[in-house]
Amino acid sequence: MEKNNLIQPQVKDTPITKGGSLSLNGSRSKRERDLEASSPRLSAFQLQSVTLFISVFGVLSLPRSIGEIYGLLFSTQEPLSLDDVQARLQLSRGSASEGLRWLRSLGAVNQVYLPGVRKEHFTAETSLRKLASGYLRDCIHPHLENGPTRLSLLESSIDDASPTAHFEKSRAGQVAGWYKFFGKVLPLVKALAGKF
Amino acid sequence: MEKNNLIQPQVKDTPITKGGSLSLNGSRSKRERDLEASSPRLSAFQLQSVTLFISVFGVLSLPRSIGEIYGLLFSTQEPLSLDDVQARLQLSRGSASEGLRWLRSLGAVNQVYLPGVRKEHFTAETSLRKLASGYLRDCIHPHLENGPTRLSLLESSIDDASPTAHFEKSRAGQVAGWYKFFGKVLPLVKALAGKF
DNA sequence: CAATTCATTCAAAATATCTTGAACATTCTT
DNA sequence: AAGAATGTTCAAGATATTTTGAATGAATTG
Repeated sequence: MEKNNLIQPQVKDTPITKGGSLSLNGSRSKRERDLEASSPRLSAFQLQSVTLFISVFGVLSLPRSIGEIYGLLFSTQEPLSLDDVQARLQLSRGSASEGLRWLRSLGAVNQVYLPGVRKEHFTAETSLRKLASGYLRDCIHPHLENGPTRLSLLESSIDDASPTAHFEKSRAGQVAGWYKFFGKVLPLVKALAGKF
Repeated sequence: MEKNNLIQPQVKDTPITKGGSLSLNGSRSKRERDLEASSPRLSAFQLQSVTLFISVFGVLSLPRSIGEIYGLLFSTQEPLSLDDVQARLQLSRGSASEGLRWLRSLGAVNQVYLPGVRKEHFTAETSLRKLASGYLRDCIHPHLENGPTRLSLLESSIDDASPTAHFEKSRAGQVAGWYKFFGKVLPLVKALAGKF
């Protein structure tokens, strides 16, 4: 989450060149496998792209490595293999593999088959519609699906005899409305994303 | 973030009674100051509410304590003091104070002045419009404001002489479009939230 | 089918984040 | 102004998440 050590939860996004902390307290610590160090491996454009996506994915509290991988693929025209990704970002094999797998299953990277090449190669998916719907499908909908269950647990915990029953029912109704809201808005957002 | 140990990032939300892990890997570990233990302090309704909001706030990767506090206030009719919150949820003073402060500055809890009472008391804000706009204001907009800067850094890292310049410019254009999208959609979401 | 190449897994190590509680600050009360 | 009540801060400790890399498995080649 985003931090602030002031009264307002005003976010300090990174000073604009490093991945920002998402923590509630403003402690400025962070992994330090330096992006700069990969300068020779990465073009200026790739470096900026990686930096940008570390930050973007960071807003969703996704791991830095995932932002790095997407940023690299986004800024690279030719498809890259797992080894390419690992070497250019100086990631461990495991991180590269898991990050790539996560992005793939979300639909954020595409697998490209190159004739006569054994290794799998990947490119970034850039359709906002696909990115958004993958994220919603994998990360948001599963929670919404639990909604009805949770709601009924909430409702059935109300004791009609209690003096607070009326209040509690109104709160349960509020929660029901919120779920409805999300049920309507998310598809709308998805549809709008299709126009970009 | 949400995890999956399968090919699909299919989320395991909590088995419907505990706060869910947000981690990329499915390890089922978690803090264990048990909600059950606060049963005598919390009504069934409050318990369900706290559970619900731990999960909801968890989607946004917010700390458990924040979900607990909001859930308690949401399910309690009368205003509660810092001490009330701390005692009923068995939180440390620090957590209760910081969590409450965060919620307050977001606009998710309201301060209530009770005549003749010294301690500050709080109730939950339940207007979706206010909740959404507070979250957007404090957690999302700060990132979007960095957009133009990041975008221009990205653009100025393109070497016009390079053979990849054309590709890179098109990618930069894409990013610009995404920022526009969010600039349009977020206000729309906020407006729609007003109807709930 | 042995050797090679490539990808995945997962337990341990490294990091990051959250919580705690005691010290400090502030505001009230008398 | 001293004392009491309330609220905040922050460094250290507790937890949780991410990364690493060596072991494993699966596919391909010669």
